[in-house]
Amino acid sequence: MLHVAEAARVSVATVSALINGTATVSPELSQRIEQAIRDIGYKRNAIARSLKMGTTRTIGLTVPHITNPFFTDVVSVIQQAFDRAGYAVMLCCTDEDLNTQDEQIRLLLDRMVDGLIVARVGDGAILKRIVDDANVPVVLLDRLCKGVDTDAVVLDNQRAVFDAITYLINLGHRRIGYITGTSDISPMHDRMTGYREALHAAGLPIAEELIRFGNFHEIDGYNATMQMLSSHDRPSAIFSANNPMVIGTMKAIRDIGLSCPEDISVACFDDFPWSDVFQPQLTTVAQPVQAIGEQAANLLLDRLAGNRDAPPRKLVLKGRLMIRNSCRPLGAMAQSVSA
Amino acid sequence: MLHVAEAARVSVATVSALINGTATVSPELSQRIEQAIRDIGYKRNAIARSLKMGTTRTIGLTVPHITNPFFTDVVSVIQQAFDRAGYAVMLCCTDEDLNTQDEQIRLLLDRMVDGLIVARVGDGAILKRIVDDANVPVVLLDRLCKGVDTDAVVLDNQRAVFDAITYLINLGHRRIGYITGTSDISPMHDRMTGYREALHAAGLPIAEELIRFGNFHEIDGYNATMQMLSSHDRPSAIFSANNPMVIGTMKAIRDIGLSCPEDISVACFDDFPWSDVFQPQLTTVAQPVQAIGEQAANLLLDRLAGNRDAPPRKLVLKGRLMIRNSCRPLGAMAQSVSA
DNA sequence: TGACATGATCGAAACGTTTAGATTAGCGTT
DNA sequence: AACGCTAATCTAAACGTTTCGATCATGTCA
Repeated sequence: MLHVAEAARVSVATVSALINGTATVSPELSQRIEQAIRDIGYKRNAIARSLKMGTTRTIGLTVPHITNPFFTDVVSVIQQAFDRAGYAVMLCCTDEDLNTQDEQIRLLLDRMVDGLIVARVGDGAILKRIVDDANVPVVLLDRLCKGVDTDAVVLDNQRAVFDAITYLINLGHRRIGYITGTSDISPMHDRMTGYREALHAAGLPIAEELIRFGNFHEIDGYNATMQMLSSHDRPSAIFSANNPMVIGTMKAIRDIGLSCPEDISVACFDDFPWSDVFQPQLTTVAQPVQAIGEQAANLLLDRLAGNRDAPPRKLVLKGRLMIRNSCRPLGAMAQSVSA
Repeated sequence: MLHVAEAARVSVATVSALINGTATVSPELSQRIEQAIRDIGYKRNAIARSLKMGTTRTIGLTVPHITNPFFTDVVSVIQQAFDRAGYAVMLCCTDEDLNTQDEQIRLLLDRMVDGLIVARVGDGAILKRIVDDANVPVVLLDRLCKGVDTDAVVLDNQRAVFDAITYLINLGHRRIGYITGTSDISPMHDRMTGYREALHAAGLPIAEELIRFGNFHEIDGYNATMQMLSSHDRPSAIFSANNPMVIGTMKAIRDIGLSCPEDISVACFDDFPWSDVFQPQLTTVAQPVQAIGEQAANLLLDRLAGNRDAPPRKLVLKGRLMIRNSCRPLGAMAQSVSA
């Protein structure tokens, strides 16, 4: 900018005024300055600007796994929204590790991001402390977090799973296996509640041996399914509360020599683009990924636009049960299948 | 930092020296400073540091679509690699739009990223100019770019498709449909060459009506497939040079009342996690996503570590044909199927 | 004792912006 | 002619670091 100013024989203040339109500058000088900018190929240094302005027009986004199709889609939507608004987004993946995420958030805050969208991988104690003294707006994505009282957009997980399990029950299923991630994050907790309530509402007993915990990965779904299927009294249906794990479930079913839906019905959380072209077409709970991403972006953009001290807003969206052909009615066959 | 210095009754220079270990500071002062840092909760401002140092420890990554499973995986790997190295990554998605990408690259350079990884969506003219005068190391990902002579990691696309098409030919297929993205980007061009060469090597004619161009999206694959399948002399196999488009292909096959592989064989580029659990299990060309991501990251990290004027390095990796059950042998049935 | 090397600490400039406040010129009023 | 007002421009401080060179105390050696 100094060089531009010299070349145009004006002060840097005038150059700045012209570039930002913060003051009127005469047509004559404007022209000289613009010419100089072109000649020199000047680009404003956003870092220097950030230092002075205290804002970077950059936000941080941290999610557990970008390869989970739910997060893939949501990240994509969020990225586009902020792109449109002239913000850059720094992306971090956490691999469900709490310390990693804390570290990443610190890194992002060091870099002075203007805001943060976080799908929290664990409890909120440290998160709360970190963001409290950084004084940066945060919106929680997908997962609520005890003690962190900020904007959030989540799904009505309990209801979504309640509906899915009720659907299975109505098909005649009585023993329904349930595979979930560790329940210390809110969606897993709520989904589990939905499962229990659905059984309860139908007057069915809850068989604890049909509830298996994994760590969100395919292999965990595989192992859990293997265990359930090799028991003497196996379930007639399995619901996977997490998308990557359902792949493991399908592989286990295949490896054990059964087939879906003939021998066992399967449904899971999170839809994916392939779900209705291959067989079996999985019955899933689809999240409104577009809306989730947009709402999260909007909440944060609103804070960034200056609306700092509105009370925290919590958006709860509805899931949608996509009924396909991976679950079959049991009827009179119930006895033989679950035997 | 000023506050820390005051609280510890030392100069800012000393604080800086201690934090960065750039000079020895006495145990006594060290302790006072560390105490002050803790008391105040001081965090170094990375923006100010970047301004002074001329480096941000941030890189820019721009890809066409994060929802394309190939890019999903590669982005994930790259993100992890830079995370380990203490770099942040700014992610941009381009939606295959050239102007958008140019704009994003400018945005990234304004923010003084230390390096750039780009999966270029179009020709390189502007890219070359942009990076030339920014003097920032660039590595091209997945796609080469005429005139941009930098580090790159790509697949041997021609060979990969050659092998896949040859496989189909060996199964007895003679009329093989080919669906591709616009051929002005290098992988699409090379894959097409592989297709033509495979037919040529087998002494088969190239039927131009069996080659269809789309814009990388599911709908394009759908339309292209619809057209091919409703012709009087339809192909017995279809190869999709792009993953999202193959979904469209499968939907078209379903909608038109055919089934795969009984009525028509299908293979495509890019593997995905679901490919071997659902039916049909798609035969695909798998890219070594892990290696691609790691190599790209390593190339850039090497430049960032100071190895600036080594000549451009171009890494060409091999694809792997994953043979499953979506392509069936034709043998004596060839006539009736292609009729 | 004086000269000198060594080690610890500090002062101040620099990175490239923005912006408050000062300065100047031009103009219309009285 | 003197005055004030407005619009255009400039000067200089500030943002929070890093780092060069200066300063100063201490110990070593002749």
